[in-house]
Amino acid sequence: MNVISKPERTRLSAEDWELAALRLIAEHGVGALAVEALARQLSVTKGSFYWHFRTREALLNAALERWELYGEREIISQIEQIADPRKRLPELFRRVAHELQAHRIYAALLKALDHPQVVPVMARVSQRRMEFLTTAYREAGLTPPQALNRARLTYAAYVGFLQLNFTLGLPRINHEEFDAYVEHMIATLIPA
Amino acid sequence: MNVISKPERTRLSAEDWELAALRLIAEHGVGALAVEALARQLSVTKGSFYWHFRTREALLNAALERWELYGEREIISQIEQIADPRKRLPELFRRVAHELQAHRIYAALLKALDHPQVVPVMARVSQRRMEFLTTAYREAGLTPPQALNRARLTYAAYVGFLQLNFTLGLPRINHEEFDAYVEHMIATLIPA
DNA sequence: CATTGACCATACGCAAGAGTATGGGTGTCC
DNA sequence: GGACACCCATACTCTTGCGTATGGTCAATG
Repeated sequence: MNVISKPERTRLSAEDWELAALRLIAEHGVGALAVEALARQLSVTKGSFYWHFRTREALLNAALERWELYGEREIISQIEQIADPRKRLPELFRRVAHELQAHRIYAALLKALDHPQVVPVMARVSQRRMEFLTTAYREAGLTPPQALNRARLTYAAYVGFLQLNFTLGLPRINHEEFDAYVEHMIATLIPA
Repeated sequence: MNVISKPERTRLSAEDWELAALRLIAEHGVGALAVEALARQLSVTKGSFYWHFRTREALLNAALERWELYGEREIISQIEQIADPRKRLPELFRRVAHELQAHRIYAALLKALDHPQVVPVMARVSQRRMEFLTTAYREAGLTPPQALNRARLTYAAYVGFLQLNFTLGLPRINHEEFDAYVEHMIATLIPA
């Protein structure tokens, strides 16, 4: 809802537009992604935009591609370095639980699944994450079919939680209550 | 995508518009709810619409209200008649699992959560369903805090599953696989 | 210091969709 | 059998937002 952080009146790049688009999506949803509105936020006009991108659709695709490439590696690589496979899943749950800022955009994209451009991106990301979960559950001792179903259940719970708590404002859960919920998830979803 | 079933050229009521709106939402999402498009489906013109409703927003609210009132009683009342509390939850899971047609519109509304009008409706519905789940888990033997968290987890898993399988077309799960998944859910979410 | 290319402003065109104005038809009820 | 309420068609207006056309500015480069 503000101008760019650095008021140095420098020229813009395509990357600037993509980052601004992602920020706007996170705050107001994909539907609010309008080029004139974005231009106002960046203190320029449409003339600038249509130099960098051929169309509004192209910006959306570029922004989504950037998000898909960017938002993957962080946590997963950290988790893979944990030696004991049985300690990975609880640690994954606890870390993911406190990445609230990173979830804003994921939640925004979830409630934008009626825009055909975001569907394939979300499908790929979700697919990769579920495969990661599946192998983690196998390494934790479940049989292959059990691991697959448990991964489905876990990831569905994750997605649903985002929907119910971010977008829907269900009785806002507080901090201690949230931690207790995470521990409850760990206790019921992760095999001892 | 077709004309109305009965070609009897009878006059329309507000209810006809609301039902048509719900059907259109289930198929193409809330974003596709346009009055001229709806009018074409009903083989009339806007003139008819603006006699029954003051605005497009009014139609959406009316349709949502109708859905909220209509879609509640069916399953819940059936489940409440099961004597043994411990048998209610598995039965609930299995019945809900096979109500695919009824879930289409719920999934459509889930991916329309960026429209401010649907948020309060979905919040109320979700709240009621979670309360129902919570008491069911208490009756099944969980302590109050455990029951609440388990209800959160269960409902989140439900919502997330809809997102991942309806909207996202993740590797389409087939029939037997789906039944196995439901049994897996029952085994891990419902206390023995 | 003139030219070129990157970047942006201004002023349009144009299509979609919401809402309005107005009149025509059709039934019902006294 | 005329009056009135109900239901719908036609023909507009107005707004929003995408995209285009065209020209201006500034920095680097030779």
